[in-house]
Amino acid sequence: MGDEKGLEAKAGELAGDHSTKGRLIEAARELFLTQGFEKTSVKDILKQAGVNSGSLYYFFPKKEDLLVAVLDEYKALLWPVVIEPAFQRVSDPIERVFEILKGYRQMLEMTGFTHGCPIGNLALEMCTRSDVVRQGIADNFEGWRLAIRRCFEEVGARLHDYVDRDKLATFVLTTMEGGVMLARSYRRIEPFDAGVDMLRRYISQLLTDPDEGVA
Amino acid sequence: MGDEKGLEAKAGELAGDHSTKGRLIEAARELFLTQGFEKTSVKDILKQAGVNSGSLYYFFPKKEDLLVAVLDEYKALLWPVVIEPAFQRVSDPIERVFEILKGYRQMLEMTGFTHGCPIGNLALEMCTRSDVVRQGIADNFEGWRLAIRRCFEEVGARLHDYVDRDKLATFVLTTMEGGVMLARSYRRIEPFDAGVDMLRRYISQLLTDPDEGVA
DNA sequence: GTCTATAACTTGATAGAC
DNA sequence: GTCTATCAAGTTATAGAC
Repeated sequence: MGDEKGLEAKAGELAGDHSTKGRLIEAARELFLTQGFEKTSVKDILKQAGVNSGSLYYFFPKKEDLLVAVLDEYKALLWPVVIEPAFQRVSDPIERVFEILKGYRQMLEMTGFTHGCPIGNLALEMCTRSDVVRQGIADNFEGWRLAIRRCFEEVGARLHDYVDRDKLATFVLTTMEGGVMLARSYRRIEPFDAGVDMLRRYISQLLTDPDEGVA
Repeated sequence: MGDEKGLEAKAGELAGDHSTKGRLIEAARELFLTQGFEKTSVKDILKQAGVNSGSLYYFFPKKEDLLVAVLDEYKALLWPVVIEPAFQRVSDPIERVFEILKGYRQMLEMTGFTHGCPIGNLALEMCTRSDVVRQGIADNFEGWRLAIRRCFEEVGARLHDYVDRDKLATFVLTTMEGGVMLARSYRRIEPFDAGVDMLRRYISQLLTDPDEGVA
């Protein structure tokens, strides 16, 4: 094991350059995650970061610029915090996919359904705002999706030839995001588990060896 | 056909009791849908409804009470606006599920990806607020999910016995919500279509007749 | 039930000294 | 780069006449 610190703690650690700018991004990241962009005031961020107004606006002329920086940080954190630890715990490519999903399940349970996917949270709130923000969100999804796609590409002939690896990766992402949304809304893990369970059954039907991967 | 007015127009029409209270709910509904709850100011709602501050606070002491009313309205509109029209166009229970999904696809395309699922929009922004709001969101999801489940129950022996109809309905909802989120973020319909396509393949594999439903 | 006026406060952002 | 002080506008919500 050795990686059971939780995504949040790890993210805070890895992101933690203790510069003013770094502290601002980290504070904004946490607050946007728990409260959303609109609900979080600049004053909240200032207080949490222990920084004064003048410094914030020196680095980030607009509140939205801070959001762009947060999205960039998430993108940079994706592999070290989400992907690599999961890949280190599990080596089978298909199980790696489910190990990543397990990470989000743990986040839901550990936070009592207050934290889901940080990007999903921002996606619906902010994707109709400026196009840089929308692009930052899409970039994050794309990074996640490509990591999953790589897993499906690595399995080679274990998946039937006709299986579109790219579309399957997209499907995993939609299942995860939809599952997180429902779990948070119901405050129950069952909707998330139902999605993952169906996904597992579906994928096991796409395998060339009919005996493999049946639960 | 005969129902090609678009969800928004129809909703406005059906919801349209022209009372002050009704106009407030309708204005709030539209603005929460396009801008979210926090971004929408009470002043915005007042202006759109053509109502004065005193009247709003006579009916809805808090802004959040208006959101609860909006969620109740969505719940009341679900069958007449979303479910019934789809059921009227298509009679096969399984195709009815995909007809409902098609409705959301149309909404995405017609609005240039600005409108997705109204409930999903509010879910991630508001589900950590008051518990009445969260419950209103969960109730809406539950209504949708049960309509889908009913379809899967009606097919009887066409689906294998071992298929858990309830979980499958949840899976359809997660696929829809995840697909809407990605489509809006990428501003492309492909992620939504990928999800629906995978769902269709999966369900066709759960059918007892192997020749049925293959694309 | 509806009107106007406004209270009480918070918002994002700036100015200018250091 | 960082500080304090502050602006102008916007926020939710209320008071009291009609």
